[in-house]
Amino acid sequence: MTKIKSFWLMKSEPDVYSWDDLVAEGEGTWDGVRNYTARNNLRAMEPGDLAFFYHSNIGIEIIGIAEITASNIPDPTDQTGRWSAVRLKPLRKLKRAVTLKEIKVDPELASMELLTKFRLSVSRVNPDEWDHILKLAER
DNA sequence: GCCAACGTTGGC
DNA sequence: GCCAACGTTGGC
Repeated sequence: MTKIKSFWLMKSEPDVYSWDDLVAEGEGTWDGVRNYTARNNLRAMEPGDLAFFYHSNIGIEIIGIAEITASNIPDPTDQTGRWSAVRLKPLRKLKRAVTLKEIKVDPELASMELLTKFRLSVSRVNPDEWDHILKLAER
């Protein structure tokens, strides 16, 4: 049985934890999520899933692609047992970062959760949106 | 279980 | 630094 891969978008403030920090670490733990919708997305992730790494606040753009290496692990920063984390490793940087501005004006991407649920730190990306953004990054 | 107050996220 | 959106908390 072939597993169907899912696609995600994960936001990080680069002055707290940037793409370069993830690259420097080699593999990182995505923890500290305290929002149920975002947590449910973390729990739905499977090893091998791919995620856009997005820089919020500074940059405001998709910078690279990470691969989920472990999912549904306990959040090491949480004492209550309610929250989950995942592990991920950097796969590659986009040839060209794709900005929120570009995403906003692109009709193909109008229904992205990044736009419709803009405060959500971990959102789903559907395969069409994923491919479209990869194309934008090649321009 | 409703809803007002409050806190947080994140773009600008 | 402001503020809109919206999730969470807590009184009733």
